[in-house]
Amino acid sequence: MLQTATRRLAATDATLLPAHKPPGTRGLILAAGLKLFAERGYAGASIRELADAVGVQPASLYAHYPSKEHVLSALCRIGHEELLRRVRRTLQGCGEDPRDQVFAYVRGHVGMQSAFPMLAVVANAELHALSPALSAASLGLRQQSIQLLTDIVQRGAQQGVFTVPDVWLAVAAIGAMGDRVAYWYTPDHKLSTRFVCEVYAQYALRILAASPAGPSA
Amino acid sequence: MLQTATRRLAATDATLLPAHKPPGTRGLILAAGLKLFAERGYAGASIRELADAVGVQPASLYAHYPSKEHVLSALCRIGHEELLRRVRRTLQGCGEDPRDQVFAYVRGHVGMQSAFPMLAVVANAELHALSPALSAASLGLRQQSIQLLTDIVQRGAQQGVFTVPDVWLAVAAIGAMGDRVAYWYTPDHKLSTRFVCEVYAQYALRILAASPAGPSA
DNA sequence: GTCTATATGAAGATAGAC
DNA sequence: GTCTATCTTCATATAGAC
Repeated sequence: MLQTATRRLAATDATLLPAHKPPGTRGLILAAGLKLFAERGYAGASIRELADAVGVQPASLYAHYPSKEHVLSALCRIGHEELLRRVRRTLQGCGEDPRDQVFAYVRGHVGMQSAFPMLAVVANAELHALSPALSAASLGLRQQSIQLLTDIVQRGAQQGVFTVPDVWLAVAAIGAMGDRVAYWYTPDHKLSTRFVCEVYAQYALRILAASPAGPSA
Repeated sequence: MLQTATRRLAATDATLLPAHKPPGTRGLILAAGLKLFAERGYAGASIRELADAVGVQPASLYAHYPSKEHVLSALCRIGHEELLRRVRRTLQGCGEDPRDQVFAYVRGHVGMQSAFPMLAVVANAELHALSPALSAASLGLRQQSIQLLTDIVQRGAQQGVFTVPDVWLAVAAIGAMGDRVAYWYTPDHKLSTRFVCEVYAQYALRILAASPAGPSA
């Protein structure tokens, strides 16, 4: 009853950048919570398990976070910040051609999902467990990331370089494709991060029926 | 702390066919469990809430299912059976052209996700909560569904009608795109089921860089 | 098959010493 | 900031009458 048949996701390491983690025990709590929430879900992981993983008593957690929900909230926020940061970075200096921009966006998106699979799973799949006050920041960041892509696709469609029956539907498809990567990618996967990013960026352009690149590409 | 900010999925009705449901209270338990597990996750829903939703006392549930886990197991199985049934049906009589077969498969897949969003979400996203014995049947069915698509794409690639850098990666992308539909589709969505199915089937062919159809299409 | 009542354990969170 | 100890509520599941 405790053992799970299939792992929820393939990754086993709760990867977090030093920049993501507050120093000391707070950082340890985030890392341990990330692994637990990714593997068993927010509701399926207990404060006691979290404390065990950190190596402290359950009560000690409350010196750092006022509730279990606040730990999840912090993780979701870090995940959505990392995603937005990445797509903004890959978009920087890639020019005005919507094809280049979609390519860059998907590289950033898939790069995030494969570099931080647990963070991506938790930020996306556990957000619904938060109360409105604690999910608001993450929802805002997510909306910004989606809007970035939507604007690019919209502009490309208007310019005639993309041909899609519905912009929103195409954005949903490209997003879904990238988000899923977090569930199966591991650092030792036979396909490299770079390869997956490039291939999915190409698939995105195919979905959009992107016309062959002009002089700018 | 109890209210969720964003719904986990847009659908609000726990759609199940009469053919899916055992008669009497067992059927009511499945329908109520489907809604609860879809909206709050397996671990986030309690036996008491389930009993409340059915309109019986918690103890009465155990006359029908030996445990909460068995309710989830039944739901996952129904979902994966429905998916396999649908893709098999749409594949029937669509000929040997891999392009037609991919188109049919995705119509069946997306058709399932939009017709039974809660069932699709539970069957896919909650399967990890089951012990091996109770998830085995669903895992087998899922594997069959995936293999069907994999074989089609593989054959199309060998015949030269599809051009993909990696078959598995393309299948993952097409599957992810379709699976996601269950999270946003509702019966009163401005896009019709039929439209979404057709568009995503087309996107799948685009991902595969399908060559223009020959005489058979 | 449903009920009332309850066993038994685990949940999130707090009090207060050190 | 961490501990021990505990409060209170809720969890899954069972016993046994009707």
